Amino acid sequence: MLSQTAEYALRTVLYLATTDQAELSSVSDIAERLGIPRNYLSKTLHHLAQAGVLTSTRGKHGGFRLTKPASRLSLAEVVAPFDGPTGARICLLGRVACSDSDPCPAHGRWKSVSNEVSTFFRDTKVSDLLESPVARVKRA
Amino acid sequence: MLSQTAEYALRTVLYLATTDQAELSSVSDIAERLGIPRNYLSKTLHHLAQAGVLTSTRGKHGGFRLTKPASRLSLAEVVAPFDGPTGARICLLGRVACSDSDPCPAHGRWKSVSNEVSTFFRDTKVSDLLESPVARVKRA
DNA sequence: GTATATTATCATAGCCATATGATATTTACA
DNA sequence: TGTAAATATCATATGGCTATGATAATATAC
Repeated sequence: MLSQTAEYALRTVLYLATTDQAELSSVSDIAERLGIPRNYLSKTLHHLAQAGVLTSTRGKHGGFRLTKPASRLSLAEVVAPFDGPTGARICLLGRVACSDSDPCPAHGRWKSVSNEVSTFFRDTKVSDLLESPVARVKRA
Repeated sequence: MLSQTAEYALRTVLYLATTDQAELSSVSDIAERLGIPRNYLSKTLHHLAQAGVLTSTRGKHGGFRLTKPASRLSLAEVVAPFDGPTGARICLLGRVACSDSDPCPAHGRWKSVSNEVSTFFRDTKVSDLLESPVARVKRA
């Protein structure tokens, strides 16, 4: 569903949401804790910072933190810099112009499903996902 | 949402569903009509034939046709050979083991959304999408 | 049987997401 | 002032999806 990069971003944001918002976490810490390639994550977090989701501090004792509280940060904001608008707005048959007034054959039925996906990302806040622990991912 | 290849497959199947099921359509005809690269579509349709969705006939006057009527062919059957199981079964955070008994932080909320996606592909039949014409795609 | 039309297959190439490694830049602190 | 720690950036590599072109295999029709 999400690209690998967007998944890294989301997992990092979820982790940062479990720390104090003012506390800085280094890329090395996050990468080791979450099992993500360090240098690749570095670029991903830089990208998230440019998008305004994270705030970066350079130099010794630098690192990343959430720009705003997790309760006001939606999943869509975290994912959009990498995967673009998730769910809706995407024609199932790839037509550039597909709308209610000029629908593709799948438009009517697909619309309601894709709307639910985009609504999920838009309305779900990072804090909504904090009930369970953010475990280190087991991979195949 | 779908890979380019799966989208080609779906559009081809939708087109074949508008013809007589016994009639054979050649790759050249389909490719030109739908604006899809010919040789690439050839491999895609071969793959669909191996999956049992299409039946191929070689030699002069050969071509492809639907193996079963569009009313009994689900979108999932068309798309799965290329994109795998669509929607559900995919953990939003990429965990290989993510289930009700061992859930990731997003599992509870994501489950209902992804279930709707997979239900759409599983329950929607190709014939359900035949009300509108399958227009040639306009691309950017 | 020979030519023709068609699917099947092989070989190759471009692009992008993912990833790795090295270097530059900035900042804190002794 | 200099060293260390950290982000920022650059260069490169790999793999898969997409695509193109050429050749082989198959079947029809004359």
